[in-house]
Amino acid sequence: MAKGRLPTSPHDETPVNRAGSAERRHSSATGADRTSAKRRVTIREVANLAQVSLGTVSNVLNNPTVVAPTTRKRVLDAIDSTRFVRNTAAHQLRAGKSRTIGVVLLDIANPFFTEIVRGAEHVLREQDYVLMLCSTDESAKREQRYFRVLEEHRVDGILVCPVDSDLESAVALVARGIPTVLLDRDGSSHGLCSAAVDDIRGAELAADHLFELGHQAIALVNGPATIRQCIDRKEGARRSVKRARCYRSASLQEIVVGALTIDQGEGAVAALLAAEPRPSAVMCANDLLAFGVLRGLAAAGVGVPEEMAVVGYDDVVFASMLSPSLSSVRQPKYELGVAAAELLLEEVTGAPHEHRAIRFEPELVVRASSTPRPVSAPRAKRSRPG
Amino acid sequence: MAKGRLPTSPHDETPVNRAGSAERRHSSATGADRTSAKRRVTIREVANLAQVSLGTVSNVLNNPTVVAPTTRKRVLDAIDSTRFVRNTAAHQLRAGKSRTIGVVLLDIANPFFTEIVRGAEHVLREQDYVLMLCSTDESAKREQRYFRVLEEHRVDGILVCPVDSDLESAVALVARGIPTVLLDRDGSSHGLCSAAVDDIRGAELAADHLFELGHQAIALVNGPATIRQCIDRKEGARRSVKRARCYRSASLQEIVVGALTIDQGEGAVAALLAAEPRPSAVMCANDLLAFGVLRGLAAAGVGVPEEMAVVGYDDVVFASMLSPSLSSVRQPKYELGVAAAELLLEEVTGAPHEHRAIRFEPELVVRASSTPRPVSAPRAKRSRPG
DNA sequence: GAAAAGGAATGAATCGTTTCAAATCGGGCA
DNA sequence: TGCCCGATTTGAAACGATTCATTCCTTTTC
Repeated sequence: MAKGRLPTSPHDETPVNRAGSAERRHSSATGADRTSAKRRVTIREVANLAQVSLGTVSNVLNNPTVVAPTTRKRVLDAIDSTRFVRNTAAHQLRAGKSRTIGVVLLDIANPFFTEIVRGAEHVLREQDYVLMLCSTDESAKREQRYFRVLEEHRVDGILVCPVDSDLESAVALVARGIPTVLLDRDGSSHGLCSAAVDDIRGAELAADHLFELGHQAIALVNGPATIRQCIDRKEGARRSVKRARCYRSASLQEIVVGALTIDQGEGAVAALLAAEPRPSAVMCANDLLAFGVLRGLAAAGVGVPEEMAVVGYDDVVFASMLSPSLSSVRQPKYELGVAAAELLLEEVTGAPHEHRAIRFEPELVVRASSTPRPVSAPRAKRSRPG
Repeated sequence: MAKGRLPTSPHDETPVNRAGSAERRHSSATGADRTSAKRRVTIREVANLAQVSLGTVSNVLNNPTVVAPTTRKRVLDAIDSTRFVRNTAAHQLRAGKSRTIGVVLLDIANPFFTEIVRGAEHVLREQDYVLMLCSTDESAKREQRYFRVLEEHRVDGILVCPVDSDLESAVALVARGIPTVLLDRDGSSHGLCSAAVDDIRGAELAADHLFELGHQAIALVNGPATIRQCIDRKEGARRSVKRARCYRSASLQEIVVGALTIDQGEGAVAALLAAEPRPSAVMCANDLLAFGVLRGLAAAGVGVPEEMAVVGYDDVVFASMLSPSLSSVRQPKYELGVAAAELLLEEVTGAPHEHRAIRFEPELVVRASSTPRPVSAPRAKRSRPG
């Protein structure tokens, strides 16, 4: 193995374990057995064996009803005994459909997207579509490259959570004739299909919650402003602050990091603690950032939630198991994937179809990271009723 | 959206949020714009525009050096101005390569596999390969179905973490001429390429650790015995017990669950607490199970690690952030994906190549879930002295 | 008993590339 | 001048399916 060019994970969670790798060569043959892999069985051989024409075999495969039962049986037997497996490339070339869907998302390591993929896969699998997975790591260049490759493969459609805040790239796809549905992004402004959650509302829920707890200076650890979700979530927080100001002093400080990852969240803690006025609560643009913030706060010896309340976003499955358990804005992830895939299928199969923007509502889940502990009320600001 | 047939997630973490979904129809056109999607540009149109033959265009694309610079420029300009995008299906049909790799794994929602995918994607992306992602949810039937689909697509190769303990399915793939590399499974016994970690050793590390802490009755929450990793990890635990028995009384009880998920782990707690003699420590076949066990123990009011020590397996990134933080056997996940992908590439490109089994060493990471309190207490900084 | 009808099966054209033997073109050399 | 040669370019034959206008049989109908 070419250790020299071993790529390192952008997620530095997993230390490299080079020392421990061993390697064993087998005695068995080399590339020889690949050469010996006899050419694949074609429809023609099946036709010969079954004593019918090419067209008939094709009909058995695609229009079984038009071929006589006895002939059909003969062909099916021939297919079995030759172990024929249809060549999708040839099919696609003539028939125009590839039974392939591209899924382009920001980070497959984020459990939020993982759940979306599960939902989409569930729907698509049943129609024998296969997913081409593309993780952009928030790089526009990589996204562009993947779009290109997917177009070369003539995918039947694309599910995409775009990197850039404008929707140009997605609109361009549609313009080039590729059915496209936005994931976790609203597309109604550009006439695109989409399955999304109201991010402004979600951030409002989070910020309102913090203000209701009595916090006055809150911080938002946010991702790059190129990502729409980050813009919207900031907007939601801003609206909440504006409302809160009617009743009390309220401020919002934004700390922008380079990516929506655990490490970046941890790195934001220094800035968070140095901010003036020092915030007593922080909301994060997603759960991974919040995980990092929690870790960083723990390392700095800052008590959560006593000294700093924390709220995340996404409510990924692990949020409830952290120490302390993380309050978060829940999004219906699996359903998002399902809805997007169904929308795309409609468009792909040419079903009567209007472009639609499906929108889910977020929901705040309050847990320990933003709940004053009953036993130890550190400060005299018990704003919570009861 | 056809809510009626909304599939439900096998992972029940995410409650359905049906009430909150809204839908907006756009005014823009329907399928019409798909019809209007003018036929794709072909190599022929490029040839016409550039005043050369088909073969020359093809050469510009595949053997740029054999065509004269001036001609090449003319063709490239024509490609630009027509926005030509090569059709992979046609390429594949003639040239035999699809630049596509199938990745078949047990559960894409498991961060362990996610990291592997990241590693594999990193390597393959650079060669312009695209991944076809297939998550089997430990179902042999689904695995079989996916293999079939991947073969129809004529993927250049497959990375697979097989469902069944025997390697028949993988061997069958190779027999059918599809280069295959095992993920997280040793293949040397069957002459298959593989990138794996020594699971027996890993489980020994975990069990040894527990016995060294003084535990005598330990439990293993294990997945189905159809999965090789589960078999091996049990074997490792068994060996450890045998050794421990030389010095003290030591016992191992196995609790088998249906799948390697959080929910199944939580469900195993009842059996765990009812076992006779009641174990004082439990090791789990993977971290997701351990997460569930931790949750179940917390719900049952059993203190970890005082009343029950817990050790997981995989050391997924979230393990260190749980409450309490989870001891686990670390596997080099990202590197596993990288190694497997590189191995597969060798085979696919026909590089001089012997089948090889790359083996990494596991490493025990001890954290709070298996550490007697006194050790961790002094380090914890407290906001409230007391 | 002949014609019409209709169900089955055929096979050539086609999809968009790659491949490769053959044609073409300019010189260089004897 | 004529021939040969290497560098370019050409064009037709694959690749493995699908499509569809035809042909071939049976039946049915009158």
